Amino acid sequence: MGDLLSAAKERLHAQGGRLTAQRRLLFSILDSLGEHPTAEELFILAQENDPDINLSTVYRTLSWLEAQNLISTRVFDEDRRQARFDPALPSEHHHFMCTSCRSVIEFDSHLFASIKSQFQELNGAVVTTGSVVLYGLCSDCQNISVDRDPYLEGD
Amino acid sequence: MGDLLSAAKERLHAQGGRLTAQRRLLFSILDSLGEHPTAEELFILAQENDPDINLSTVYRTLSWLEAQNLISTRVFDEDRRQARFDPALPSEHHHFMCTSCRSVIEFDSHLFASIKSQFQELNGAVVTTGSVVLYGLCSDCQNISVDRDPYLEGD
DNA sequence: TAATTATTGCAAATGATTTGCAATAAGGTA
DNA sequence: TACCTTATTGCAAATCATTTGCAATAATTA
Repeated sequence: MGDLLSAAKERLHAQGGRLTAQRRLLFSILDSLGEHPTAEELFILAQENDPDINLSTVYRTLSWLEAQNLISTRVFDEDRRQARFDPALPSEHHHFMCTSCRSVIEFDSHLFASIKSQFQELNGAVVTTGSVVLYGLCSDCQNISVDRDPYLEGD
Repeated sequence: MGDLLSAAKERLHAQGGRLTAQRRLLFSILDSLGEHPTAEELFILAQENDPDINLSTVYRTLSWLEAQNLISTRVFDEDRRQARFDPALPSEHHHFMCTSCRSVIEFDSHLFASIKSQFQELNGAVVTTGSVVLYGLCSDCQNISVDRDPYLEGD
Protein backbone atom coordinates (compact mmCIF):
# COMPACT_ATOMS: atom_id res chain seq x y z
CA MET A 1 0.00 0.00 0.00
CA GLY A 2 1.01 3.59 -0.44
CA ASP A 3 2.04 2.67 -3.91
CA LEU A 4 -0.69 4.18 -5.96
CA LEU A 5 -0.89 7.25 -3.76
CA SER A 6 2.74 8.16 -4.13
CA ALA A 7 2.91 7.24 -7.80
CA ALA A 8 -0.09 9.44 -8.50
CA LYS A 9 1.40 12.32 -6.56
CA GLU A 10 4.57 12.15 -8.58
CA ARG A 11 2.71 12.12 -11.86
CA LEU A 12 0.62 15.08 -10.82
CA HIS A 13 3.65 17.09 -9.86
CA ALA A 14 5.47 16.22 -13.07
CA GLN A 15 2.51 17.37 -15.12
CA GLY A 16 1.63 20.53 -13.27
CA GLY A 17 -1.48 18.87 -11.92
CA ARG A 18 -2.92 19.73 -8.53
CA LEU A 19 -3.25 17.44 -5.57
CA THR A 20 -6.72 18.35 -4.39
CA ALA A 21 -8.37 17.06 -1.25
CA GLN A 22 -10.74 15.00 -3.39
CA ARG A 23 -7.93 13.34 -5.29
CA ARG A 24 -5.94 12.61 -2.19
CA LEU A 25 -9.01 10.97 -0.69
CA LEU A 26 -9.77 8.88 -3.76
CA PHE A 27 -6.16 7.83 -4.21
CA SER A 28 -5.88 6.65 -0.65
CA ILE A 29 -9.17 4.78 -0.71
CA LEU A 30 -8.14 2.94 -3.86
CA ASP A 31 -4.76 2.38 -2.35
CA SER A 32 -5.98 0.63 0.75
CA LEU A 33 -8.92 -1.12 -0.83
CA GLY A 34 -8.42 -4.76 -1.60
CA GLU A 35 -11.37 -4.73 -3.96
CA HIS A 36 -12.52 -3.82 -7.44
CA PRO A 37 -15.09 -1.11 -6.87
CA THR A 38 -17.48 0.39 -9.35
CA ALA A 39 -17.41 4.18 -9.64
CA GLU A 40 -20.57 4.33 -7.58
CA GLU A 41 -19.11 2.17 -4.82
CA LEU A 42 -15.99 4.29 -4.67
CA PHE A 43 -18.17 7.40 -4.57
CA ILE A 44 -20.11 6.10 -1.58
CA LEU A 45 -16.89 5.21 0.24
CA ALA A 46 -15.51 8.68 -0.47
CA GLN A 47 -18.64 10.37 0.82
CA GLU A 48 -17.90 9.03 4.28
CA ASN A 49 -14.95 11.39 4.40
CA ASP A 50 -16.18 14.14 2.12
CA PRO A 51 -19.97 14.31 1.95
CA ASP A 52 -19.79 16.97 -0.76
CA ILE A 53 -17.63 15.08 -3.19
CA ASN A 54 -19.22 14.72 -6.58
CA LEU A 55 -19.63 11.60 -8.69
CA SER A 56 -18.16 13.47 -11.67
CA THR A 57 -15.01 14.01 -9.71
CA VAL A 58 -14.81 10.31 -9.04
CA TYR A 59 -15.18 9.51 -12.72
CA ARG A 60 -12.66 12.18 -13.70
CA THR A 61 -10.13 10.94 -11.20
CA LEU A 62 -10.57 7.36 -12.33
CA SER A 63 -10.14 8.39 -15.97
CA TRP A 64 -6.98 10.24 -15.12
CA LEU A 65 -5.58 7.28 -13.21
CA GLU A 66 -6.32 5.02 -16.11
CA ALA A 67 -4.69 7.41 -18.57
CA GLN A 68 -1.64 7.30 -16.30
CA ASN A 69 -1.76 3.54 -16.43
CA LEU A 70 -2.00 3.40 -12.66
CA ILE A 71 -5.26 1.48 -12.55
CA SER A 72 -7.16 -0.56 -15.09
CA THR A 73 -10.78 -0.70 -16.01
CA ARG A 74 -12.63 -3.95 -16.41
CA VAL A 75 -16.13 -4.72 -17.52
CA PHE A 76 -17.26 -8.08 -16.23
CA ASP A 77 -20.02 -9.81 -18.15
CA GLU A 78 -21.87 -10.32 -14.90
CA ASP A 79 -22.06 -6.57 -14.33
CA ARG A 80 -23.36 -5.95 -17.80
CA ARG A 81 -22.80 -2.22 -18.24
CA GLN A 82 -21.01 -1.09 -15.14
CA ALA A 83 -17.22 -0.85 -15.12
CA ARG A 84 -15.03 -1.92 -12.23
CA PHE A 85 -11.73 -0.34 -11.37
CA ASP A 86 -8.74 -2.43 -10.56
CA PRO A 87 -6.19 -0.58 -8.43
CA ALA A 88 -3.36 -2.43 -10.13
CA LEU A 89 -1.42 -2.29 -13.34
CA PRO A 90 -3.18 -3.89 -16.28
CA SER A 91 -2.55 -7.40 -17.60
CA GLU A 92 -0.54 -8.73 -14.71
CA HIS A 93 -3.22 -10.91 -13.22
CA HIS A 94 -6.54 -12.63 -13.70
CA HIS A 95 -9.94 -12.48 -12.04
CA PHE A 96 -12.56 -14.68 -10.52
CA MET A 97 -15.94 -13.12 -9.81
CA CYS A 98 -18.41 -14.72 -7.46
CA THR A 99 -21.81 -14.62 -9.14
CA SER A 100 -23.49 -14.48 -5.77
CA CYS A 101 -21.68 -11.80 -3.76
CA ARG A 102 -19.94 -10.19 -6.74
CA SER A 103 -16.62 -10.19 -4.98
CA VAL A 104 -13.55 -10.40 -7.15
CA ILE A 105 -10.55 -12.57 -6.42
CA GLU A 106 -7.30 -12.00 -8.25
CA PHE A 107 -5.04 -14.82 -9.23
CA ASP A 108 -2.03 -15.64 -11.35
CA SER A 109 -1.31 -18.48 -13.66
CA HIS A 110 1.83 -19.32 -15.49
CA LEU A 111 -0.30 -21.20 -18.01
CA PHE A 112 -1.64 -17.96 -19.39
CA ALA A 113 1.64 -17.20 -21.15
CA SER A 114 1.37 -20.52 -22.96
CA ILE A 115 -2.17 -19.81 -24.08
CA LYS A 116 -1.00 -16.47 -25.39
CA SER A 117 1.97 -17.76 -27.33
CA GLN A 118 -0.02 -20.67 -28.64
CA PHE A 119 -2.60 -18.31 -30.06
CA GLN A 120 0.02 -16.03 -31.54
CA GLU A 121 1.78 -18.82 -33.37
CA LEU A 122 -1.43 -20.25 -34.71
CA ASN A 123 -2.89 -16.97 -35.92
CA GLY A 124 0.05 -14.75 -36.75
CA ALA A 125 -1.33 -12.20 -34.33
CA VAL A 126 0.56 -10.11 -31.82
CA VAL A 127 -1.02 -10.29 -28.41
CA THR A 128 -0.31 -7.28 -26.22
CA THR A 129 -2.60 -7.89 -23.28
CA GLY A 130 -5.38 -10.13 -22.11
CA SER A 131 -6.60 -12.08 -19.16
CA VAL A 132 -8.64 -14.89 -17.79
CA VAL A 133 -11.99 -14.31 -16.16
CA LEU A 134 -13.70 -17.02 -14.17
CA TYR A 135 -17.20 -17.02 -12.72
CA GLY A 136 -18.64 -19.22 -10.04
CA LEU A 137 -19.26 -19.39 -6.33
CA CYS A 138 -16.62 -18.39 -3.84
CA SER A 139 -16.11 -20.67 -0.87
CA ASP A 140 -18.27 -18.46 1.38
CA CYS A 141 -21.23 -18.36 -0.96
CA GLN A 142 -21.29 -22.07 -1.71
CA ASN A 143 -22.82 -22.78 1.65
CA ILE A 144 -25.11 -19.81 1.90
CA SER A 145 -27.06 -19.25 -1.22
CA VAL A 146 -28.53 -20.11 -4.52
CA ASP A 147 -26.94 -18.21 -7.37
CA ARG A 148 -28.50 -14.79 -7.54
CA ASP A 149 -29.93 -13.47 -10.78
CA PRO A 150 -27.09 -11.37 -12.15
CA TYR A 151 -29.46 -8.90 -13.80
CA LEU A 152 -31.55 -8.07 -10.78
CA GLU A 153 -30.22 -5.30 -8.68
CA GLY A 154 -30.32 -5.26 -4.95
CA ASP A 155 -32.24 -8.34 -3.79
CA MET B 1 -25.28 -22.81 -40.34
CA GLY B 2 -29.00 -23.31 -40.08
CA ASP B 3 -28.43 -24.29 -36.54
CA LEU B 4 -29.56 -21.23 -34.70
CA LEU B 5 -32.41 -20.58 -37.10
CA SER B 6 -33.98 -23.99 -36.64
CA ALA B 7 -33.31 -24.12 -32.92
CA ALA B 8 -34.96 -20.73 -32.48
CA LYS B 9 -37.96 -21.78 -34.55
CA GLU B 10 -38.46 -24.84 -32.39
CA ARG B 11 -38.28 -22.85 -29.19
CA LEU B 12 -40.76 -20.31 -30.50
CA HIS B 13 -43.20 -22.98 -31.48
CA ALA B 14 -42.90 -24.76 -28.17
CA GLN B 15 -43.62 -21.55 -26.31
CA GLY B 16 -46.45 -20.20 -28.40
CA GLY B 17 -44.16 -17.50 -29.75
CA ARG B 18 -44.54 -16.11 -33.24
CA LEU B 19 -42.03 -16.34 -36.05
CA THR B 20 -42.25 -12.83 -37.40
CA ALA B 21 -40.49 -11.61 -40.53
CA GLN B 22 -38.16 -9.54 -38.34
CA ARG B 23 -37.17 -12.50 -36.23
CA ARG B 24 -36.65 -14.76 -39.18
CA LEU B 25 -34.39 -12.13 -40.72
CA LEU B 26 -32.35 -11.58 -37.55
CA PHE B 27 -32.02 -15.29 -36.87
CA SER B 28 -30.70 -15.97 -40.35
CA ILE B 29 -28.27 -13.06 -40.29
CA LEU B 30 -26.83 -14.25 -37.00
CA ASP B 31 -26.82 -17.75 -38.34
CA SER B 32 -24.67 -17.04 -41.36
CA LEU B 33 -22.52 -14.37 -39.76
CA GLY B 34 -19.04 -15.44 -38.75
CA GLU B 35 -18.69 -12.43 -36.50
CA HIS B 36 -19.58 -10.95 -33.14
CA PRO B 37 -21.77 -7.99 -33.99
CA THR B 38 -22.96 -5.26 -31.70
CA ALA B 39 -26.71 -4.64 -31.65
CA GLU B 40 -26.17 -1.62 -33.85
CA GLU B 41 -24.15 -3.57 -36.41
CA LEU B 42 -26.79 -6.27 -36.57
CA PHE B 43 -29.43 -3.57 -36.94
CA ILE B 44 -27.63 -2.07 -39.95
CA LEU B 45 -27.26 -5.47 -41.57
CA ALA B 46 -30.94 -6.17 -41.01
CA GLN B 47 -31.97 -2.86 -42.56
CA GLU B 48 -30.59 -4.01 -45.88
CA ASN B 49 -33.44 -6.47 -46.05
CA ASP B 50 -36.03 -4.66 -44.00
CA PRO B 51 -35.52 -0.89 -43.98
CA ASP B 52 -38.33 -0.45 -41.45
CA ILE B 53 -36.98 -2.79 -38.79
CA ASN B 54 -36.54 -1.10 -35.45
CA LEU B 55 -33.53 -1.15 -33.17
CA SER B 56 -35.79 -2.10 -30.25
CA THR B 57 -36.79 -5.21 -32.11
CA VAL B 58 -33.16 -6.11 -32.56
CA TYR B 59 -32.52 -5.71 -28.84
CA ARG B 60 -35.64 -7.64 -27.92
CA THR B 61 -34.75 -10.48 -30.24
CA LEU B 62 -31.22 -10.64 -28.91
CA SER B 63 -32.50 -10.71 -25.33
CA TRP B 64 -34.84 -13.50 -26.18
CA LEU B 65 -32.09 -15.51 -27.84
CA GLU B 66 -29.90 -15.05 -24.84
CA ALA B 67 -32.68 -16.09 -22.47
CA GLN B 68 -33.02 -19.22 -24.62
CA ASN B 69 -29.32 -19.78 -24.25
CA LEU B 70 -28.92 -19.75 -28.01
CA ILE B 71 -26.41 -16.91 -28.13
CA SER B 72 -24.19 -15.29 -25.54
CA THR B 73 -23.45 -11.71 -24.73
CA ARG B 74 -19.96 -10.44 -24.18
CA VAL B 75 -18.66 -7.06 -23.14
CA PHE B 76 -15.08 -6.55 -24.26
CA ASP B 77 -13.02 -4.01 -22.37
CA GLU B 78 -12.05 -2.42 -25.66
CA ASP B 79 -15.68 -1.66 -26.44
CA ARG B 80 -16.29 -0.14 -23.06
CA ARG B 81 -20.05 -0.19 -22.74
CA GLN B 82 -21.27 -1.80 -25.91
CA ALA B 83 -22.14 -5.47 -25.85
CA ARG B 84 -21.29 -7.94 -28.58
CA PHE B 85 -23.38 -10.95 -29.41
CA ASP B 86 -21.80 -14.28 -30.00
CA PRO B 87 -23.95 -16.39 -32.31
CA ALA B 88 -22.75 -19.58 -30.73
CA LEU B 89 -23.79 -21.70 -27.85
CA PRO B 90 -22.16 -20.53 -24.66
CA SER B 91 -19.88 -23.50 -24.85
CA GLU B 92 -16.34 -23.04 -23.82
CA HIS B 93 -14.38 -20.96 -26.22
CA HIS B 94 -12.16 -17.94 -25.97
CA HIS B 95 -11.74 -14.67 -27.79
CA PHE B 96 -9.06 -12.51 -29.30
CA MET B 97 -10.03 -8.97 -30.23
CA CYS B 98 -7.92 -6.90 -32.60
CA THR B 99 -7.55 -3.44 -31.05
CA SER B 100 -7.24 -1.93 -34.49
CA CYS B 101 -10.09 -3.38 -36.56
CA ARG B 102 -12.11 -4.73 -33.61
CA SER B 103 -12.57 -8.09 -35.25
CA VAL B 104 -12.97 -11.05 -32.95
CA ILE B 105 -11.28 -14.40 -33.42
CA GLU B 106 -12.47 -17.42 -31.46
CA PHE B 107 -10.10 -20.04 -30.23
CA ASP B 108 -9.86 -23.01 -27.93
CA SER B 109 -7.24 -24.03 -25.46
CA HIS B 110 -6.96 -27.19 -23.47
CA LEU B 111 -4.88 -25.24 -20.96
CA PHE B 112 -7.93 -23.34 -19.78
CA ALA B 113 -9.25 -26.37 -17.93
CA SER B 114 -6.02 -26.53 -15.97
CA ILE B 115 -6.23 -22.87 -15.03
CA LYS B 116 -9.76 -23.46 -13.84
CA SER B 117 -9.04 -26.48 -11.72
CA GLN B 118 -5.90 -24.90 -10.35
CA PHE B 119 -7.90 -21.92 -9.18
CA GLN B 120 -10.63 -24.07 -7.69
CA GLU B 121 -8.23 -26.13 -5.65
CA LEU B 122 -6.37 -23.13 -4.39
CA ASN B 123 -9.43 -21.11 -3.41
CA GLY B 124 -12.12 -23.62 -2.57
CA ALA B 125 -14.32 -21.98 -5.16
CA VAL B 126 -16.59 -23.65 -7.67
CA VAL B 127 -16.00 -22.31 -11.15
CA THR B 128 -18.98 -22.62 -13.46
CA THR B 129 -17.89 -20.61 -16.45
CA GLY B 130 -15.16 -18.30 -17.63
CA SER B 131 -12.95 -17.54 -20.55
CA VAL B 132 -9.79 -16.03 -21.85
CA VAL B 133 -9.78 -12.72 -23.65
CA LEU B 134 -6.73 -11.57 -25.58
CA TYR B 135 -6.11 -8.20 -27.17
CA GLY B 136 -3.56 -7.25 -29.78
CA LEU B 137 -3.14 -6.86 -33.51
CA CYS B 138 -4.44 -9.43 -35.95
CA SER B 139 -2.13 -10.45 -38.79
CA ASP B 140 -3.85 -8.08 -41.23
CA CYS B 141 -3.57 -5.04 -39.00
CA GLN B 142 0.07 -5.59 -38.11
CA ASN B 143 1.21 -4.55 -41.55
CA ILE B 144 -1.13 -1.62 -41.79
CA SER B 145 -0.25 -0.10 -38.46
CA VAL B 146 3.47 -0.64 -38.94
CA ASP B 147 3.22 1.28 -42.19
CA ARG B 148 1.37 4.12 -40.52
CA ASP B 149 3.15 4.37 -37.21
CA PRO B 150 5.72 7.20 -37.46
CA TYR B 151 7.56 5.97 -34.36
CA LEU B 152 8.47 2.65 -35.85
CA GLU B 153 11.60 2.26 -37.89
CA GLY B 154 11.40 2.04 -41.65
CA ASP B 155 8.83 4.79 -42.13
C1' DT C 1 -1.06 37.90 -0.66
C1' DA C 2 -2.53 38.06 -5.18
C1' DA C 3 -2.72 35.99 -9.76
C1' DT C 4 -3.18 32.16 -12.66
C1' DT C 5 -5.63 28.39 -14.15
C1' DA C 6 -6.48 23.36 -13.00
C1' DT C 7 -10.21 21.28 -10.81
C1' DT C 8 -14.59 21.09 -8.80
C1' DG C 9 -19.83 20.76 -8.37
C1' DC C 10 -23.78 21.06 -10.77
C1' DA C 11 -26.84 20.30 -14.45
C1' DA C 12 -27.51 18.97 -18.77
C1' DA C 13 -25.87 15.90 -22.59
C1' DT C 14 -24.50 11.30 -24.20
C1' DG C 15 -24.76 6.61 -25.82
C1' DA C 16 -26.34 2.03 -25.16
C1' DT C 17 -30.15 -0.32 -23.83
C1' DT C 18 -34.98 -0.85 -21.98
C1' DT C 19 -39.86 -0.05 -21.60
C1' DG C 20 -44.92 1.67 -22.05
C1' DC C 21 -48.30 1.76 -25.23
C1' DA C 22 -51.24 1.86 -29.21
C1' DA C 23 -51.16 -0.25 -33.76
C1' DT C 24 -50.12 -4.37 -36.32
C1' DA C 25 -49.97 -9.03 -37.76
C1' DA C 26 -48.95 -14.23 -36.68
C1' DG C 27 -51.19 -18.39 -36.03
C1' DG C 28 -54.87 -20.57 -34.51
C1' DT C 29 -60.13 -21.21 -35.08
C1' DA C 30 -64.90 -20.99 -36.90
C1' DT D 1 -61.42 -17.46 -46.11
C1' DA D 2 -62.53 -14.37 -42.69
C1' DC D 3 -62.14 -13.69 -37.86
C1' DC D 4 -60.01 -13.58 -33.09
C1' DT D 5 -56.81 -13.42 -29.87
C1' DT D 6 -52.82 -11.62 -28.22
C1' DA D 7 -47.69 -11.75 -29.13
C1' DT D 8 -44.86 -8.57 -31.33
C1' DT D 9 -43.75 -4.38 -33.48
C1' DG D 10 -42.48 0.66 -34.07
C1' DC D 11 -42.15 4.72 -31.84
C1' DA D 12 -41.09 7.76 -28.23
C1' DA D 13 -39.87 8.41 -23.84
C1' DA D 14 -37.33 6.47 -19.88
C1' DT D 15 -33.09 4.40 -17.75
C1' DC D 16 -28.49 3.83 -16.37
C1' DA D 17 -23.70 4.55 -16.44
C1' DT D 18 -20.74 7.87 -17.88
C1' DT D 19 -19.22 12.37 -19.97
C1' DT D 20 -19.12 17.26 -20.65
C1' DG D 21 -19.89 22.56 -20.53
C1' DC D 22 -19.51 26.11 -17.55
C1' DA D 23 -19.21 29.24 -13.77
C1' DA D 24 -17.38 29.04 -9.12
C1' DT D 25 -13.57 27.45 -6.28
C1' DA D 26 -9.09 26.48 -4.67
C1' DA D 27 -4.03 24.69 -5.37
C1' DT D 28 0.20 26.32 -6.72
C1' DT D 29 3.39 30.05 -8.43
C1' DA D 30 4.98 34.43 -8.68
